[in-house]
Amino acid sequence: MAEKVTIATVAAHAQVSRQTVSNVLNSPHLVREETRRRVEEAIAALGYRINLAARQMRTGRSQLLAVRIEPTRDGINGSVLDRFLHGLTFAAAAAGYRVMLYTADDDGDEIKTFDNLLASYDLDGFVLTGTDHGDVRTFWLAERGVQFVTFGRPWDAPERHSWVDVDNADGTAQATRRLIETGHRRIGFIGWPAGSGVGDDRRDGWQRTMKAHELDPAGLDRGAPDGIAQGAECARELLTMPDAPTAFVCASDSLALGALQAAGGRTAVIGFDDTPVAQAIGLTSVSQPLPDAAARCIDLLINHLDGNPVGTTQVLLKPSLVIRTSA
Amino acid sequence: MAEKVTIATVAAHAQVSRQTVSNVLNSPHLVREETRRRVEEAIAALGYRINLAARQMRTGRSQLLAVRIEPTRDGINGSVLDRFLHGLTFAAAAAGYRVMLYTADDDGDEIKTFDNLLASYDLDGFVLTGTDHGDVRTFWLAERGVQFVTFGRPWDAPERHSWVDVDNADGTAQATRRLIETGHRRIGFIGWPAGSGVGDDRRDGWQRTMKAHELDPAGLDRGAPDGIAQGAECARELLTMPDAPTAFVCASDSLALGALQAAGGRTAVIGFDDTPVAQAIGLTSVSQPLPDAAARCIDLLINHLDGNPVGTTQVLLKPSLVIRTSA
DNA sequence: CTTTCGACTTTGAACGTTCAAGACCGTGGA
DNA sequence: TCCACGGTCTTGAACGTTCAAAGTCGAAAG
Repeated sequence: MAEKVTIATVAAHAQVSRQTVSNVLNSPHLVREETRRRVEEAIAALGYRINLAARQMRTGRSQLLAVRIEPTRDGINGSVLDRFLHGLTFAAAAAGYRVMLYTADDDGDEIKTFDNLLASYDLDGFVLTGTDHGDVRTFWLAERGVQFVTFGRPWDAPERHSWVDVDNADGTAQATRRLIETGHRRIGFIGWPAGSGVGDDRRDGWQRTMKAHELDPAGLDRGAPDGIAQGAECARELLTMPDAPTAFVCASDSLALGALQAAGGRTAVIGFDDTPVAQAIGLTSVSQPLPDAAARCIDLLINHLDGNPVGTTQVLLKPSLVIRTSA
Repeated sequence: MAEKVTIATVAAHAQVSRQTVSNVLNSPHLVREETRRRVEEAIAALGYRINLAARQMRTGRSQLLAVRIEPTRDGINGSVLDRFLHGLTFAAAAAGYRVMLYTADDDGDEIKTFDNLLASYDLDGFVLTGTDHGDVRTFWLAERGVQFVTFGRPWDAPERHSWVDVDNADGTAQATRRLIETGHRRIGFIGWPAGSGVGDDRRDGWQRTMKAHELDPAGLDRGAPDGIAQGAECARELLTMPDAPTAFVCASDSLALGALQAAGGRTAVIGFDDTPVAQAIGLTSVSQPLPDAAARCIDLLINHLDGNPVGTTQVLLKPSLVIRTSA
């Protein structure tokens, strides 16, 4: 193993001082053209790579971002995070940052982890997922001046911080339109109980589209916790109505799968999230642009880190409908 | 924001020198009981947390491990990595390490990334997944004295490095036994083309178990690339044989799902990996103990890092059969 | 000719930690 | 009495980088 190549090695080789090498790396405009080339040749010849620990000690910046990895809560939806993570890592690397993972049991625990990570690793920023009403984590971070971006908007105050989100309502609207176009008139919605931002948004998209086509949504929706059994139960309930729906828009692939089983193929069903399960069983589903969302998160975060301190930015992405055999 | 608390702040507060504080943290046995307590109180009172960048600069160790996150190649199997990652992060945190992600297009690209990560972040070690015959990555790392552990064994030379793996043959053996116990005698195997370590191992388990029960496996297996359509095709082929199988053991949930569709419910099917899809459709499947595997990977790696330089260690874990409605 | 200026470059110090070496002190053996 | 020794603690230097300040040089201005 060759001995370590530091900035001093490069400086000696290029016959300049340490600081000049540093300037070539960080403020090239301060260095004369010819000197710069000489230094760059030395860097290449020696295979010099900057030591980030040393830089971090001086500057306090680590080039490290952190994301929480959650224990796949519901198997069926877990792969969403997976794809998002890959996108984040990829986009971060392109911008010279790396992604570090952490786990946490709940929001309180997560805040303790923030504290540790910031103190010990000097993390530059966080990407939060799964934000909820009045998320304590965002307040904690904002109070301390730590940069962060959320994937998912803060439902109470949209401009409180920067975020990237997918337009859930547009997703269910697309699904509903698709069903209307293929001839359905009685279209049911199976979602989560009212109160969750995402869930309400998905219901809204269905409701508004129905009304826009002068179809009455009244009585055609049900809410239950996420799950296949719950989806089946809701579908059965709706199917026994006098004027039963001929199609369902669902807030998740789990619910959709349940509905599909309960309806026994007689009913059109559209799910949400385009999970592997949907791909496997031919379920038409709303697909979130995860790689794109991840890239935008990194964009916003790095923009903040690079000292663009004024204001926050919001990005709302359109999902797309992946049409398969179920609708 | 309070001013920074360093080792010097603590030292002043506890009326000792910097080095004594450092010793309390790293070599407590060198410090007198009473002094130690005083320092510990100061640490708690001031909320001191060590600055890892500074430590890293002196010691060259970063407390950072890296894992590659792959673009979910086949949606249906992607969640395996997801669960493994969560286990790794959790186990690493418990040992005072953090997990960093990176992406790579292929093995060559991955080696370039190794080089960068090592030079810039001083990474302590790697966890590699998806090893293949004659994996160039492991040679590159070993040559440079970089510590690593693989999840998946090196099929050519088992003791070349430390690894953790799941006993694939045992998994298909369990599946085959289950089918024999429930009365099946003609049991087919649908796997991948010969040549991949994992695939051959899974076929072996089926074959040996058949022979052990004096059942003839000849002609009852098919190989195809992973996929639902391929699974269906293989199943159809086998089902049109004169003395057709009444049950299938499959090398993946994708193949199993295809087989299930082709057989139309008349045939028992067991998959492999216990993916969300299996959970969703009631497919009996072989489940890998991922959190456990992750924890063992971290164990081995940290053991190496802590300077246990002699020899390598191999860990082979037993999978378990998750019984659902398909068999 | 001297001064001023700007472009470029160098020097010393600092970031927070640990290593290596040495200082201090009380005990016990010669 | 003297010295060696082990236990405990302190001091100076070093890791590789960047900041802040100062130095050098040639050209333009007075």
